Amino acid sequence: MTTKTHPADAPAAYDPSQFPPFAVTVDVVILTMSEGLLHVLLIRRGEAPYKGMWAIPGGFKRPTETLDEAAKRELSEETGVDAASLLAQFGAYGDPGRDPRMNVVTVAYLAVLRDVGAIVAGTDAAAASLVPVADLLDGSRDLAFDHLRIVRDAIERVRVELEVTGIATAFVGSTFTLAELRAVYEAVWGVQLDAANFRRSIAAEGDWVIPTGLRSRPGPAGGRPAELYRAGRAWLVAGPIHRQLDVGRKEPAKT
Amino acid sequence: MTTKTHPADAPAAYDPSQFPPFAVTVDVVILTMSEGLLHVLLIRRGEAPYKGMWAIPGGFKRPTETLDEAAKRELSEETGVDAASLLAQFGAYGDPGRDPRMNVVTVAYLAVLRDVGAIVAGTDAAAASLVPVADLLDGSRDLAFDHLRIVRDAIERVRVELEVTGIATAFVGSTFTLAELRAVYEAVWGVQLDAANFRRSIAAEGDWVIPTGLRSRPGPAGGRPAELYRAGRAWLVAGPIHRQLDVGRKEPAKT
DNA sequence: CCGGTTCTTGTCGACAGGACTCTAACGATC
DNA sequence: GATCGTTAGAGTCCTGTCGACAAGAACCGG
Repeated sequence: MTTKTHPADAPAAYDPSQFPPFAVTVDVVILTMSEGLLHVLLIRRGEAPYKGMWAIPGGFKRPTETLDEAAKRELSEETGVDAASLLAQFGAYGDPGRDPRMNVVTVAYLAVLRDVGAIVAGTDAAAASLVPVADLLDGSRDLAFDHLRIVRDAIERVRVELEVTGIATAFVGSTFTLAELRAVYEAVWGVQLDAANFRRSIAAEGDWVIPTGLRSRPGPAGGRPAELYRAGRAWLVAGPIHRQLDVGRKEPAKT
Repeated sequence: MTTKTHPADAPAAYDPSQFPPFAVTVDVVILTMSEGLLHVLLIRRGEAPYKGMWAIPGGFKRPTETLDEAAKRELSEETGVDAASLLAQFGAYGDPGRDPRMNVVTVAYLAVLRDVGAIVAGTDAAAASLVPVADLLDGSRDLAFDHLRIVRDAIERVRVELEVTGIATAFVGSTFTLAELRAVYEAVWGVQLDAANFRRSIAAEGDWVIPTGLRSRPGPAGGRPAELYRAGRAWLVAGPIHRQLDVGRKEPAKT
């Protein structure tokens, strides 16, 4: 907030009343699991610019609210969900020309929902739907503004969050089997995990997941019914499961 | 960037030309090692508001530059350094009233310098100096605006970066001994590391640090001269050294 | 009852990493 | 110049973690 001057490329001083005006928006990347795949919630824009293109939900920050409150409000308005399991700021984007209308700086938030309920399109959104993130990461689709870049950054963020926090339970229901929880890691990281070792790592974590004593009903193919767990307290850092970055190479500290 | 409406607490629709105006600034937390302690660069404000209080350097973003460019420009103007070893965005702050003059959203950057050269106070800064971060973390000092909170977040960020990236070499000179590198970890994390095991972990990392074949000159107390290393490529995640979070407790996956 | 499927438990081995010891190389002092 | 204190570097032992793999348990359908 300090007004700095530079003789070469700046006016002598910025007058505080002459600051360059910006619009500030909050955009929310909403991630959820559906049919074993990681999905992102997109809306189809009903107004110019980028009318008809897909984008992530968002809106203007109001002067009387914090950034976190603005993100929470936008999430509530878009999905009807009042409390996301995770709502974390992960980046700000302010490239010149990212919005053709004006100078806009947006603050991006990541939200993880266990179940996106009734998806209702907003007044200026023509449609809303869940899209597998794989369809976005392979470069075959584009989004409005720089939203594709924002979604990419959000996915990378959730991959890291999955490794260092207990966020995985945010993707599953209130009760879940360890196979469902393992599917979250496998879907987000794109890896295969050994079920036995996964169970052992989870059990060693203590009170992250708590057995309920109940059992799930086996699937159509039969099989032994799995125990049902519920989420306990999340840990802050150093989670039990870690993604394999480069397999086959000597990895001295992959943890 | 989608204009959303909510019947309860919003006007029917935002007119794009009627967006709430904000000022957008970029603030830089500049961290460096000095005398074995982690220091942050602060300036004393020469203008209202908060005249005479200490703050972190920063300034208005210009409409023609990106946020990263704005941070780089501010860093250059403040310290004369053109390329920081690390310049990473880590958060946006937009609480109402954080600036008494107007609505201001600031994007905070973390810069790690191996040597802050000639510290020159800007035109509106009465002074500039390096302050040990311990003086800020113990709560005995306050900074202008919400800069104390920003600095706290920056320090936590660099602690994590130190664990998962090769950023430690950004704190030391172009050539360095392993004792100097170990001092970075010990200062930032506030721990003691075994010199022998530290050496073994570093050596196992491969091409992170590269021996030059030269040797350092021993300190005033004598001792065997240490080998001099230079920085190699940095790794992205899973660094060799990991901080001990809660000693004594069973920690199945601390790394 | 029997094979197929899935969940769960058990065992073995590789290896990272902490604690510790010992040797090497220097400055300072007597 | 011999000795001592100091610091750097190399080696050893040991424990805990984690992956691979095997075996048992509990359900399905036929």
